Amino acid sequence: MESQVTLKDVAREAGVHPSTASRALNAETRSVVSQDTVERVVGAARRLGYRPHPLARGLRTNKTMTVGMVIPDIENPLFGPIIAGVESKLGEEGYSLLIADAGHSHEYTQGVVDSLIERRVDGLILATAARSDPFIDNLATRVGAIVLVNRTTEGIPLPAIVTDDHAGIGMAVAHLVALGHRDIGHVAGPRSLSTGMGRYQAFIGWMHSFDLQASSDVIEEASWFQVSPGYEAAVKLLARRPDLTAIVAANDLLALGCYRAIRELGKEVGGDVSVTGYNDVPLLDLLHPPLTTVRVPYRQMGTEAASALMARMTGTVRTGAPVSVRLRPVLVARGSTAAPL
Amino acid sequence: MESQVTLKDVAREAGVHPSTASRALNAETRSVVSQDTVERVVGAARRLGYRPHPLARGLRTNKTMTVGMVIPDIENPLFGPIIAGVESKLGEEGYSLLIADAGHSHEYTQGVVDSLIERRVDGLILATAARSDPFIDNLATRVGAIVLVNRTTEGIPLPAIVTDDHAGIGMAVAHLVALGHRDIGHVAGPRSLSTGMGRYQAFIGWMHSFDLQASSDVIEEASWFQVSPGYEAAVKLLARRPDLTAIVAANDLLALGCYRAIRELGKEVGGDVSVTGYNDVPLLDLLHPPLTTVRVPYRQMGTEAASALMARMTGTVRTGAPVSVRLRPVLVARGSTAAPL
DNA sequence: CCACCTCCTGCAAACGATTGTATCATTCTG
DNA sequence: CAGAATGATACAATCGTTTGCAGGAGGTGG
Repeated sequence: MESQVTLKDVAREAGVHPSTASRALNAETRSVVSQDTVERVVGAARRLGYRPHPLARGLRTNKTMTVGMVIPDIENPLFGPIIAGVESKLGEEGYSLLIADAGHSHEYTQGVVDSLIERRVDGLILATAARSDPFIDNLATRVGAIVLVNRTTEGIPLPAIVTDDHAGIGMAVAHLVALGHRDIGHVAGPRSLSTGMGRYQAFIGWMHSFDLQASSDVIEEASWFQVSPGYEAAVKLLARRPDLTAIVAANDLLALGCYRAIRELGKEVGGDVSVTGYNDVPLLDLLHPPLTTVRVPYRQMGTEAASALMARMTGTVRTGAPVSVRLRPVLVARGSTAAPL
Repeated sequence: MESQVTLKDVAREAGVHPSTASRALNAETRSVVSQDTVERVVGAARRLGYRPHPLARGLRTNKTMTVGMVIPDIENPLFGPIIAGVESKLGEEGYSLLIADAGHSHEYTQGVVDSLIERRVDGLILATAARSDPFIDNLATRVGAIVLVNRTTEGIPLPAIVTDDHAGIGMAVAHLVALGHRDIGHVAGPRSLSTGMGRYQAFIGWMHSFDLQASSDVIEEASWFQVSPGYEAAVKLLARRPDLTAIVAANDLLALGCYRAIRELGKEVGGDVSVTGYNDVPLLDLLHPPLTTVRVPYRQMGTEAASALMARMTGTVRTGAPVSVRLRPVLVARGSTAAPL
């Protein structure tokens, strides 16, 4: 709404040519302008309240200083901290964040990403990767910088910021074993996602390393990382193996589903059947019993993703294979796990 | 990364001048171009995969087709649905959403909004309004279209999409009264926010209309809409009035604080003391007992806000006082409320 | 048959910045 | 002191659109 003050105005006020004003204002080209001209221009700019027009600049430099982020489901509490992390890091460097909610559906993701690309984002952060994701594969040729977050893909190698599922599940299993559990089940996430698959494999690996049985009948896969699928999987699992004294859920929401299933059997969570989650989303420490879970540093995940993306956008790391980061989680032991009766 | 195809390319392919191509491609100016030229241009555009450059267009038209949204705290589960609603509505109309997390602090809000304005957003959706908010007041002169969401302000009149706090609190109080409660307390939100104040006043009003006492000793104000402040307020309230059989909390998170305070006194939520919340944020139906609360149509709040904003951006409603919308909530009765013993 | 109107299209100037190149005044060098 | 080197600034093109204006072709009416 305010009167638009342009570079030309600043130049006139300082008594120089617009191009000189431009150079005086830009840090990299400032050295080519004489000391006192710089001062005059900077003074004029401040006095007039000059703000460069991002569209004009972007048009010329072919950079929008904008990055797009695609979220599978913005209502999932998981993504709040990630977004906050990304945003704070990008903000420091003058980038803005365009958020797009893919709303579960795959076709919709396509459209949403297209519109981000049309907007000429300088980079893309995807939280929607599937293990086999042809869509992402051919995306890599359409946009300069891409970073995956939370989930990764097995196609084209891309930098990915994820948690160390092997370590995280290890903590959960070791915790249960230390409490004395031996009959431990797993409610897995969809194996089409790296998180579902990774935790599934980690569970089997760790069970074996503790000399415990991890045959397929102690494992049930939920169709989706949500409460209801978790409930359904837990019902099946406990029907097949009523002797289980503990369940490792691949995710907090699945763990909530387990709560419900356990209660429906007239059993007590923590007492009869211990449950562990994964993620440590907010508020679940207020459950009864409070959920034992594996805490992932999600905010940091966001900042790391932003850093990795900027490294690629600025071309710092154009060379070599993409670096991925595996963040180390920690176990948060609460009331949903206890020694078996 | 792809070879950039410009309007000039399309024009050459179609054998016309770029300006003609532009007119043929834009819906409003299309009528001035002959039928078969339009077809030729559109065909060429499709064949080449032409996508207009948003920066070039925006520079010329002085529109970015971008709106900014400022959130007080992106980790609050409340805002997920609102954002989703805003985004889906804006997306339909070709707008993109720039999200900024104000991270509680007021100075930070200033900076965040400035950067949105520098980005030349066409409009602004603010979820951060305080009742008395000089910052917003002078913002109104700096940006064309502003809409408030969730909270409103008492300064400059601006369109605001909020819930009907009076109706919502009325439902909660009436529900408790119907169950037989007479000694009802209120854990209020900060009265510096319209939501805190509105629900506080609504509580008093409804209590009186039921001929119940609502003196200041049955009301305690929490410093912030979060669990811990809610806990602290509830502790004070119950120490002062141990005879209360029900608490109306101004918000779900405050209600969770009440849960904790009630339990610390060795009492049972729902049995000894009933509790109601406000908002119906996800997952709280899984608590024990599940929270009785007032459900607000948050997604709709987002779409309404987007519609109102577009009306102002496109100048449809430049005339007259800003229209505000009060969305009607519904009561969701669950286990945290019961007849008094 | 000429003038005029209508329809379409092309021309060129913006929008506000960045940047390669030219120009000019110095100062330095031999 | 001539000529080259240096340093500071100005000029002008460019990024990809949109849009006011001019002009040409063809048709119509007087």
